[in-house]
Amino acid sequence: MKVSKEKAVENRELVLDTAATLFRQVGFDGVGVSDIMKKAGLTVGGFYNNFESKEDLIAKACDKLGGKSLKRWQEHIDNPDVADPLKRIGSSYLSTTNRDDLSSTCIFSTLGAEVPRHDSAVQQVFAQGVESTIKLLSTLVEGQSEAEKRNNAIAMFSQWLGALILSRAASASPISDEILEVARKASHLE
Amino acid sequence: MKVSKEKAVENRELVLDTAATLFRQVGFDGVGVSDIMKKAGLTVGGFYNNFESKEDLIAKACDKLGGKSLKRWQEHIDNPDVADPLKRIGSSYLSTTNRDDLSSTCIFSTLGAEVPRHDSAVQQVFAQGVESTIKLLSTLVEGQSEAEKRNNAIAMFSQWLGALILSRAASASPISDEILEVARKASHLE
DNA sequence: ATTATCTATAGATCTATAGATAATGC
DNA sequence: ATTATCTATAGATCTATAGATAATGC
Repeated sequence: MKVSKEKAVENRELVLDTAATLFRQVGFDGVGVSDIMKKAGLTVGGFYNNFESKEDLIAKACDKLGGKSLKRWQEHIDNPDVADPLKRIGSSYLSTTNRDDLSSTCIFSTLGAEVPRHDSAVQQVFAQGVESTIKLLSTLVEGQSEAEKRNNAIAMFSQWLGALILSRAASASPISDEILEVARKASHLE
Repeated sequence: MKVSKEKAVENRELVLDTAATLFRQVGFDGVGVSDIMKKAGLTVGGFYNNFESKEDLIAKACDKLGGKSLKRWQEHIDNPDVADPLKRIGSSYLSTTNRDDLSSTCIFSTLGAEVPRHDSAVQQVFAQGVESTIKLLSTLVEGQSEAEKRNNAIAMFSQWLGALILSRAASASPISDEILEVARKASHLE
């Protein structure tokens, strides 16, 4: 039953990744600790040796996911084969694929609205995630000064996020596709 | 124990309004049928004579709330004392008050992200709500044609919604206020 | 010997239902 | 007599814990 220290760390990371996927699909309240552990190939019993509480898992899973998402964006920026990283990032963000597949989407789009209902550790993680996201996008947008770039990044990302959520809320109607299209055009992505 | 037909209708509406408030504060999964009924001054037992299920309540409470919100916006438009209805609506939407008080906020901002996890009746209600909101805002924004006005309304409301959610997700940081300010300026509301 | 994970379960809470109660309205 | 609402509860599910188990690592 006991596993190597190496394997134990690996299991813990797997629980974090599994939780991050499930939370995005069904919300923090939509899945139990037991189901998360089962999906990771483990059982409930081991959970509370690795995490203080479900709330602690939420904070840590979101922290890890936020870091991974930013890293993926940064890879597009650092990749010399990607001519226009902003276009690459934005058109992917505002795609119907990103709207329809919750399992790998932006954390703010599925879980951002739940943040105010959670404890300060979770709120800190999200606040840092927002700040880091804006910092990264500030390096990609146009603007005469650093301040103007930051403002443009905030304005642009707000629009992306709102469009994604609105298009999901309206997915039963043709307006859903229309919203994504308008947002892509507004950021000059197509 | 029995009440008049008039009072019964009144009770039912009170349950819808109570649910709409609680759902916005704690999410659909954050409050039980029992607590909603108690907050409305009733008990669980009577619930299932009025609603098929909790999911049915969600659809009906959101439908009623959506109608009320649009009506309030329309009243500003129809009020001759309100010189610039768009400014009035937008600056209220992007205020710190609206960010901090979930109980009376825009339904898309607190519950929009949960829509894909609910049944088709709920999805229909939200899809109609989005369409109606865009139609109303289309009458207020600038644009050379109907199509351009519609696009501008979609782009603007997406930005409002995203800014509100992002500012809530970052409420532990100074960037929270900054986001609302940037969004107000972007829509020329201050 | 230590410890990562397992099985089993306590206690709380949630949706939904059954049957009782008492006020309305024919 | 009808019926809107009440009390009580069944059955499922969720967070968290206790104690057992068996593989690691000194």
